[in-house]
Amino acid sequence: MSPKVPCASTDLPTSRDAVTRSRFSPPSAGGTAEDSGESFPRKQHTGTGGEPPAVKHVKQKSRGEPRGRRRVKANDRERSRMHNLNSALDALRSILPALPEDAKLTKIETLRFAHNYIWALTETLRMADQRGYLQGGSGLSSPTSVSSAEWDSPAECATSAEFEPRNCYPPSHQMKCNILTRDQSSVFPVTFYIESLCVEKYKHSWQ
DNA sequence: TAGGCCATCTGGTCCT
DNA sequence: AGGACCAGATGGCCTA
Repeated sequence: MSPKVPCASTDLPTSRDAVTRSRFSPPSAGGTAEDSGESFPRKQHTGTGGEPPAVKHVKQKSRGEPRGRRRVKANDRERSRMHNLNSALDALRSILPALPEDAKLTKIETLRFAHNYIWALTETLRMADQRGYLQGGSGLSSPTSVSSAEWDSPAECATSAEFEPRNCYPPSHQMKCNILTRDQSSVFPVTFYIESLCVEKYKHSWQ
């Protein structure tokens, strides 16, 4: 396992997160919950049987911190870790092509979209190389106009013969953007396909 | 109201 | 021993 990266101050809870956290906000002072292993009052995991999950293999330690305190600290760390993960996902969302207003990709959509997007850019570079765009040292810059990318309805999309989608992603929708060469002398148009799962929920935004 | 998404808690496992 | 990571469980919120 790789060395752990210290938890940076990237705890940027989402609005939904903030709601949840306020709902589970800890008591203000002197939490006696530490003794019971609960950091703060919360709904019990009653399940269908109305009983909390069974505690399996509880190790009784004669030394060190009480179990309750350790559990509270572990919960805090886990919460922080998940917030860190969410921050990374937000950072990933921020560099993906713009979506319709107020549309936020879910976690799984973000990962799939990013996967598709990276593949599209890689494919673009490959094609550019084949056409000689990369000769002379000018190269391609990062996509500069993806923020104004156009969303095309499926009916208007014509499958590009030069840019076949990967087999595992059905060519249901396309997205177009331009990539500029570093010297800004030429524009390299890109059309790539977005997994239908990512786009489906935003259909109404651009129809 | 059902289903999707999410945050959180929790215990187990692995690693340092 | 303690922290990071993981997966399962649970309940809240939101939308079709």
